[in-house]
This record gives sequence, structure tokens and C-alpha cells, in this order.
Amino acid sequence: MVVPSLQCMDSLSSDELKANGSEVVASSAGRGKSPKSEGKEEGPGGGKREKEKEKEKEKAKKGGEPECCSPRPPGTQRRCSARIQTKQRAEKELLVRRRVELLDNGDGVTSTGKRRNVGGRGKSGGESAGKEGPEVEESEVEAVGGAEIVGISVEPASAGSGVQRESQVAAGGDNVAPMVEKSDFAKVKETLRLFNKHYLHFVQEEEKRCNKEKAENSKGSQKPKSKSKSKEQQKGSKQSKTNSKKGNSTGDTKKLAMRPDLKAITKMLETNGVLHPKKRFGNIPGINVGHQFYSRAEMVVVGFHSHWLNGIDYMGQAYRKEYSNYTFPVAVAIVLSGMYEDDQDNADDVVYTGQGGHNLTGDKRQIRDQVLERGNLALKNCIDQNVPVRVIRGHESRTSYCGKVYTYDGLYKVVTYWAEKGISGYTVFKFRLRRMPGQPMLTTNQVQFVYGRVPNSVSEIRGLVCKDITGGEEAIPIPATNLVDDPPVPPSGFTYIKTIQVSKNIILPAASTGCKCRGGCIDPRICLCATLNGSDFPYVQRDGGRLIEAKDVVYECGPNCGCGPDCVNRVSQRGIKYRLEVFRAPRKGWAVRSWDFIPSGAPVCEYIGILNRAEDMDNASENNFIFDIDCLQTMRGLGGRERRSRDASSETVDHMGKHDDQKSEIPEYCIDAGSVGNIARFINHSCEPNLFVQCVLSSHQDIKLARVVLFAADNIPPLQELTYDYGYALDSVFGPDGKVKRMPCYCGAADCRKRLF
DNA sequence: CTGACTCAGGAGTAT
DNA sequence: ACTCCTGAGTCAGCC
Repeated sequence: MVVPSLQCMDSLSSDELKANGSEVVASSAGRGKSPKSEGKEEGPGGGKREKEKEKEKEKAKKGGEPECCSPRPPGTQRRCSARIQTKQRAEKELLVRRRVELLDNGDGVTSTGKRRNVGGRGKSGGESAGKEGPEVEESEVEAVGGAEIVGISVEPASAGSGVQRESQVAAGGDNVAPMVEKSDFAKVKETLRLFNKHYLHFVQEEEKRCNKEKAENSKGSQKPKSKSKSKEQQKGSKQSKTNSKKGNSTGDTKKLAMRPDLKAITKMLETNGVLHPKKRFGNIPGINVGHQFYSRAEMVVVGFHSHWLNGIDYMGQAYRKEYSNYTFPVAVAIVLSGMYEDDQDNADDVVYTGQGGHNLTGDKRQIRDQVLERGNLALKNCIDQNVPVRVIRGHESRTSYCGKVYTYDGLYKVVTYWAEKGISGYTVFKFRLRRMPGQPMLTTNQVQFVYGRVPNSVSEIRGLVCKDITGGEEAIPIPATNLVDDPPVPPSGFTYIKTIQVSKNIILPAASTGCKCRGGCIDPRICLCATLNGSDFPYVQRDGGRLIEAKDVVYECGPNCGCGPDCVNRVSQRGIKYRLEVFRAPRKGWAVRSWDFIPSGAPVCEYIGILNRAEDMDNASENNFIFDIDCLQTMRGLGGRERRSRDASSETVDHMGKHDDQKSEIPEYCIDAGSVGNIARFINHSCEPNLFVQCVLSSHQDIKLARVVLFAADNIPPLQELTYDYGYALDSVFGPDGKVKRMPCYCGAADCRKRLF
């Protein structure tokens, strides 16, 4: 990288500044970033609190600056003047004191502390706390830390479903972790993220196994891996199956997961990670009509359809005790995937073929008569007892990485059933289902995405204001649309670049020696770069490379490595591969979305701009596009960026050996995308983001100069706005006058903090 | 593109 | 404790 020529901040015209300013709330809004996570400091347990207090004092002594990280809020000084710093310190100390006082007052203490632990910026009370008072108050409470404790101990008696209460009891009944109830939506999201993490882990395991086999094959005789091989495998797997059943194992032929999705389900079950392990009638909280699943396994882990294989999910006799007035089995959900030759799907009116008698392999036709039992009986019982059934439709979808998308289409009533001779001449049971009224319109008759239709070409785009904001820089053009302004204007005031420009007064460290792998890095035990990542590659190969989970730092292969550009450990270096669009959003300014499906863990883009010394940017008070490189801020739980724990940071220090923990607490460098930058400068903040920030080192190993790359935190359907958490703590931003600055948040998330800062 | 094959939890049944 | 049921997902092999 490196382009010495530099556009100075001052070169921004006043118009441009104004333009940026107006966007503030929106796009850049957050760019400013958070002086430190207040929340984190308000740590749990008394001892820790003491420590924090001490730390605070220590910092004050040192005249420590606020630890800024990433984007800076508009109109504020990223690094504050000494006067403001003093004021901030004083305020913090006051906070600490107040907190201690509150804690000393006794009750509620425990709950408070623990709850903060949920993560600083804490998803605010949702149904419970959220409705207690006006939003502002809620924020205040949040900001003041201790005070909120009092509010939180309130029993959410009036709020939430029984389930919520139940889980609350489960979580906090033992006085251990009375947490603020997250929105159901957030819980679903969290569960899916955990599932994806497990999934990618098992994908990696599987890839390792394949690589090993390949290596062994190429080492040994060139016996083509052919039928004989697969037969051997078959034998092996059969053996292992019987072995496992018998409970002993010969070990040698044990086959690893060919189905990482299923392995991930097992893992989720083992770790009690499944969201609603008990089956239930009707809607599942947090999953609205139109929700999209990207595999059958996803439905299992959120408790939406409890088997990855069966079409009909039903409650069996085991539920008799709990619901004594019902006759079981009773169906709760069905998947329409067009597997049955006799299915008819007319959106609101469905004729569903019962289960059984199906040729599981081969031509997938009926080969036996169906019987009125199991799922079939369960559907019949639904008619008699008027129980609605969740209907999920499976669609082939080229845009989905897995080739299939499952959409929740709402509750249906089973109206009638009958038996008839099917197309193949065998008896099949048919069930007529009718969609219940009062639900959102069906969006999935033919397809696909609740957000709208993806354009096929630039000419189809409504409100096009710029065909390619990159001016040909990126391999894939990025159009801009504006259906908000009148007259519509394109984004302006910046020059598009796709690689970092380095300020004149910065000398990048020399490139590290790199690994000696040839062609591509395969064996993580041999590859030096993999060693830095804890002896494993951070990515899997699947889908063009996906990051398995957020890490403090990702070490990629660099210019001096022996591997080629296709190496699995260079995933973030391949540029933008999705068709992105910049669009004008009401109230939010410019925003970014993708026309393509983005699988979780896939790199979306790097934050590009001018690499500058942070101290040199002190005067750029109106620049909203500054991203402080602070690798001590990292992802914790994907929900946002959070101050890394002491332990974690020391681990990393061990790793890297030479990094001075103390020093790196203050970001020395920043990326300024004010005048020049790439698509990342348009990405908005959200309190429930679908991207996360990941520091990546590839050409050198200086953590202070890490690259900042945005990765997908979830499976992101086409046309969903891309967002990441700017990570501000509330009341953490001060204006030039020393007063707390506030910025409303318009992200619209269920757990929105209402204020960006 | 097609066919072959595996996968694993839950329901139901036998002991 | 055991068997059976179920169809998505994967991959080799074919054209």
C-alpha cells in the first residue's frame, strides 16, 4: 500500500464540511467514536470496582487521555483539550463515587453490578425497563450507571410473555445474573450468531480433514481417489456407526463431520444454546413473518422447527402432561420444500402432502402407501383442536450461499384432510391449509427477499444519481441512489480511493518476513502466519473465505509470504466482492446495502482513508470520518466494540511479544476518510448491527497500524442496510464547550439505545 | 446434473 | 435401551 500524496483536511471546502455536517446524524454520524466505554468501567463485583476506581485515579495522575477508538462524533474534538480532559476526569470520578454510594446503600447492588457486566452499553431493558419511562430518562439512567440499578430491580411483572418471565427467572432467579431482558429479536440473532460460529468451526475441521487426505493421497501412491476409496470410506463410516452404537470405537476409521451444520446443532444442544428447546404452538417470539433462514439447521437452533430433516414438526405424547386438554400428537410447524410430487402451493391456500412412503434417495417419489400416524396424525389433530401451524417455505435461491432460503410465511390453519391415490399410485394424505388473516402480506409467492427486488442491472435502478461512485476504482461499480432529496443529489465532497494513503510523516514498518508456505497455506502447524493466530487459520475457505469468529487481531499472510493471492489467509485482501449500493435514507443520510447475499464472517470492505497520526487530527473538529485505530477495542459478543479485558490484552501481548500494553491503550494513528475514502465511509451506525469491526495485520505486525476491516456478523440478505456499531458509550462525548454532547440514534433497532452518544 | 449416501434427534416401542 | 423415521446437504461421477 502507500500513496504518499496527501490531501490535507483543510482542503475540504466549507460546502463540503456543511454537507458532511448535515450527514452527521446519518452516515457519518458516528464516525466519531467513543471515548472509552463507560459501561465497561462500571464493572461488576466490588473488588473490581475498586480496581477501576484506582485505575481511574492512576489515569488522572498520568494525565491520561480518554481512550478513543474509531469514528469520531461530528463536531466534537476527538482528542480533547486539557481543560475538557480534566472535566471528563472529574465527571468520571463523580460517577464512580456516586456508584459506590449507591452500592453502599445495599439492595439492588448485586443485580446492578452483574447487569452492567452484560456489556457496558447494555441493551436497555426492552419490554421491561424500556417502558418504565421516557426514552431520555432511560438513557440517563444508563449513563449514570449506578442509578439504573435501582430501576432494573423492578420486576417486569406487567411486561413480556410468560416465556420471558420464565427465562428471566432462569437467568436471574438465583441472584446471579438478573440481566435486562434483551428483545426476542436480539436473542434470535445472538443464537444464530453462535450457531454460525460453531458451524464455521466445523467447516474448518472438515476442510482440515480434506486437506490432510489430499496431502496423504499425493504423498502415497497416485491411486486415484475413486470408487475403491469411497467404498473404503463407506465401510469405515458404517463401521464407525455400528461402533458408536455399541459404544466402543476402533478409532482408525472414524469419519469426521461431513455435515458441519449438524455438528453445530449437536454442539448447540450440548451447550444449551438452543433458544426454545421446548416446542410451542403459534409464533415464536423474535421471528416475524418474512424471517429468512439459510438452512434447516438454523430453524432447529432457534426452536422454530425442531428437526433438520422432518417436514412436519409435532408435539408427541410427551407433552400430554403439560397440556392435558389436548390430544397428541399435534403439529406445530411444517416446511414446504417442494419435495413431494403431490404438493400444491398457492400461497394463501396450500395443499400439503403428509409424510411417509417417500423414496428418500434417488427419484424421490412415493414408493409406499402413507399411514395416518406421526406427522400426518399430528396435522389431523390440528384440525380437530383448531391449532395453527407455522408454515415455512423453502426456495431455491442462487443468491444464498447455501443455494436455499427458508422463509417463515406465517400461521396457517389446517382446514381439511383426505386420503387419495397420488401421482405414483400410492395412498397419500393431503392437508389443506389456509393462511390465517391479519398477518403481514406474503412476500414469498415466487421469491425471496422481504426487502424488495434486487435490480439486475444499473438501468433498472430507481433514483440513480451516480452510476459508480468509485469512478472505476473498484472492480465492481458501486451505484448511488437518492429517492429522498428533491432534487436528488449524489454523494459529493470526497475522492474515492481503494487503498490506504499514508500521511507524509508516517513511515510504515518494514514488512515482516512472513511464512514459507508454497502456493497456498494449508497446514496451520507449519504456516508461520497461522501460528500467530493461535496455530489455526482464522478463516475457512468456504464461500470465498469467511472469518470463523471475531478476534482481537487477525494475522494474515503478507507480501513476503511464500503463498499466492488465493491463500486462505488473505481473505480480507481481495477487495470488494459484493455488489454494493450507496443509497439515501430518510433522516440517516447516506447508507449502504448489498444486492448480494453476504454470509456471516465474509469480509465486506476495509475502512479506507488517509492514515494519519491521531495527534495531527486534533484540529479537525468537523471531520466525522475519522476512525481511530485502537486494537484494544475489539469485538466482544459481536454486539459492538468493547474495551478488551485486561486478561485478553495481556494474552495478545504474549502472542505478539513486543507490544507494550500501556502504550497501545491510546490510539496513535487514525484513518481519516473525510476527503478521500472508500465505501466504508458511508456505512451507518446501528445498535443492532450486521457488520463488525476487525483489526487485521497483513503487511507488518504493528498493532497500532492495523487495517480496519468490516466483516458480516450475520447472514445478510440482499438489500438489508449494512451497519456496524460505532461503539459510543452514552455521555462519553463532549463538545468544545465541555458539555456532554448528545446525538439521537435513528437505527430503528428493537434494542436501540435511542442515542448514538 | 444426477444419484448415492450420510447424518442424528426425537417419537415410539420393547424390555 | 433400542429401533425407526425423516429429507437436507454433500460429493463423486457422469455427461
